[in-house]
Amino acid sequence: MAKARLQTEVEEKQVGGRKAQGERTRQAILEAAVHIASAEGLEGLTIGRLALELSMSKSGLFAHFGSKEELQVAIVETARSIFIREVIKPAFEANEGLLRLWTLCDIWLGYVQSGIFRGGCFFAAAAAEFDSRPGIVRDRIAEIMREWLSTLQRAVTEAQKAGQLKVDLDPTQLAFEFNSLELGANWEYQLYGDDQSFSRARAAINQRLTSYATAAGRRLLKATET
Amino acid sequence: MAKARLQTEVEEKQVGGRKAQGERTRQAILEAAVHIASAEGLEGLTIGRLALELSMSKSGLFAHFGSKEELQVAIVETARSIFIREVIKPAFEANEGLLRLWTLCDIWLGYVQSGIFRGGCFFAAAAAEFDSRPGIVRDRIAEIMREWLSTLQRAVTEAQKAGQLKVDLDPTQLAFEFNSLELGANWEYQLYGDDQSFSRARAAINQRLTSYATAAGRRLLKATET
DNA sequence: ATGTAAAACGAACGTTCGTGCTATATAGAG
DNA sequence: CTCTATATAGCACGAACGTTCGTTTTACAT
Repeated sequence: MAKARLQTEVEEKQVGGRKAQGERTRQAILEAAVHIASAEGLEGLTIGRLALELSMSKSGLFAHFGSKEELQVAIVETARSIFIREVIKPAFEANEGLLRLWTLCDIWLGYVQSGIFRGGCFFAAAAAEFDSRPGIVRDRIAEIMREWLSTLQRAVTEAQKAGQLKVDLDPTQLAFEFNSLELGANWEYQLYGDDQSFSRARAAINQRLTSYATAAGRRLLKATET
Repeated sequence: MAKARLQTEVEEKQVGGRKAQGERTRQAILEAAVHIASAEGLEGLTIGRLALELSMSKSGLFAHFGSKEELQVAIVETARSIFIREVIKPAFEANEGLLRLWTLCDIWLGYVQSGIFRGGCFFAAAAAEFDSRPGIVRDRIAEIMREWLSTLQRAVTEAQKAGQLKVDLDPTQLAFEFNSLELGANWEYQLYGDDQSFSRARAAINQRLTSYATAAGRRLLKATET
């Protein structure tokens, strides 16, 4: 809704113009909220609790969002930004194809293990919480997870095009399997705190990549082992 | 608190004696609760809402459990019974070893698809909800999921002993992978409602079993294809 | 320095939550 | 049929929930 104005005010906004303070606070709220929510759930996160954590009033905080649902959507959006920054961007520095596919999985597992979100993968938790709760929050979560699956799938296709993965191989199927192994590792780690979960997932993914790789692909995988 | 008395009254209790009505009601409450909880979560399920569903008073219902936490534990226990009845027992009619391993996975996927629990696998949902919420509920959920992993793992070991699966194969690893694929299918189905999720999981498990099977094991798998 | 719009506050709203207490209804033993 | 243990209901509680409102504080453009 502020889009038209954005174009005229964009210069002053960028450097901390008149509307800057509100935006800064909003960002601080979301930063705190996303971590609490990843552990306690988007519904379990309470506005009062969040306000307490930030030493501000419930009403002052609430004013930044019209409703709790809007707050939840904003949290999801923030989590997406973090996910892109921490996983997607770094992985896209790897070369297109097999290498990027592996890097995507590898970094994903690292990002869960590192505890960037207190409750493991934010979206795994959010999806489980909202999968039977229709509404814009659920829709947005489903959309974002689709993006992730598509990214995996595209990496498979590109690896095939580059002659690194066999062509008689359904990209959707492989994306499903890798995503499952990642979610499984996340799930096991959250429940038992066992770091081996990640190495198990890595082993499974690696084994699968190797078995589906062409000769050229295998050479590539071997070259990047450290 | 009624433990001492139980020992003297146990005979009459068994056949539906004086304390029967309470037990019957309790069971009816849990039966309803487990389905609501699988969709809305153990915390999202409210005592008032549950009482309304069963056309009884909040307090009357509440009297059957000392606290909400006890109710939650009882719900988890009920879900476990259902899981045993619907998955474990049927699968244990298959012969020990490779066949049972496959049957366990196959029936598990079928049980999620059939919608026995409204929100998919009860324990997947409960584990995600409680994994960062210490307490007896979380502990019990973790324990039950351990049972399931152990069951899968034992089936692998038995298949190895029977010479149906290669011996250079970590049972824990395979159990992890199968569990992940099942959770992945459940997750995808809940989020997108796509039945293909299950066939994808089945394909992945089948492929893996075939590739790890000995000659004898492969013969066995082929014989049971329909 | 002043005016003004944005941002934060404090108090209160109506609900709903889990949880007690006390009384009534009911069912099975004698 | 009566008695008594059990099961259910009614009512109220304090706390916490999301949300609204009118006021006060803050920060920036002029």
